[in-house]
Formats: sequence, structure tokens, C-alpha cells
Amino acid sequence: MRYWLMKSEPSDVSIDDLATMPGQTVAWYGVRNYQARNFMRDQMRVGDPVFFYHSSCEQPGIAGIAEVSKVAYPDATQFDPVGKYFDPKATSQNPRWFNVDVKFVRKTRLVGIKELRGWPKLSNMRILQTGNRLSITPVDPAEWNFIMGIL
DNA sequence: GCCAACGTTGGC
DNA sequence: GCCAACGTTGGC
Repeated sequence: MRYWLMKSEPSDVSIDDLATMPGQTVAWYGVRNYQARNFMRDQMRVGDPVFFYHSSCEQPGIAGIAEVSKVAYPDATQFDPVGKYFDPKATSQNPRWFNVDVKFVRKTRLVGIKELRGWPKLSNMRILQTGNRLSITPVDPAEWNFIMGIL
């Protein structure tokens, strides 16, 4: 089992949105970064715990907990010629992009990025490194447990 | 809105 | 295969 952190812009999908979606589940479509894709396609398994992180908003930070509810499958949006995620080089025979499904577990207090940066034990978190733009990152078990302890 | 950091693209 | 140009991310 691996632990993850997944960024979402709350203006797109917030933790509250996730809680009210059918099945409390969302398809994590639209990822167009190879590293993030590879994490989903090659490593994410059903039941993997996920920190749901709000990015590009007034209060960036961890806003809740979710879990992987379906392993990766081809991202449907790559085939939609009028959609913003269309990829002309992708075919159904040879899809380029994949997504998992993510299910709501619970909302937490907002653990802001400023607070995260303040904990020495979290200083190596991928999300806190300058210039990190990966929308999906693995979380070290020790880091996961530490954060669970301060929620 | 700014801008640093990074990934991707494409000409050579 | 290099690398400059460009686009995007995301905190501030």
C-alpha cells in the first residue's frame, strides 16, 4: 500500500464537491503530465489512502482524505476532439493518458501549506519543495502518519 | 497579477 | 540529442 497526495483546485473539485458527488467518487481525468500519469497507471491501487489537497486558491493545503477506488483506465477526455484535454496523438488502441477514480473518505481541518512548511518532520515532502508542480505525489509513510497525528 | 520553476516542443 | 522558446503551475 502506498500513500498519496493529489492536488485539486477547489474551484474545480473541492473536498465538499467530492463528498456530494454520486458515489462520493470522481474520475481523476485531465492529468497531462507523464510522471503523474505513471504514478496512477503503475503504482496506485484500490484502497491507497490519499490526502486531498486544495491548490491555486485562497487557502492552499490539505483539506481531506480520500482513497483510490478504481485502478487506472484510459482517460476518456483525451478522445474528445472538442474538449480541452483532447490529445490528437492518442488512440483507443494506444491511449496515452490514464486516470484512477478517487473516493471521499472524510473532510479534515485545513492544514495549510504554511503550517506544513513549519513542521521539520515534513521538510522533505515533495509538495513543499520549491518548484514542485506535480499534481500527484507519493507521501512517505512516516509523513502520512505524522500528518494524521496533527489533524 | 507576478514570477520562479519546470516540462514540453520543435528546429537544427 | 541539444537547447531556446514557450506554456503551465501554483504560491504569494
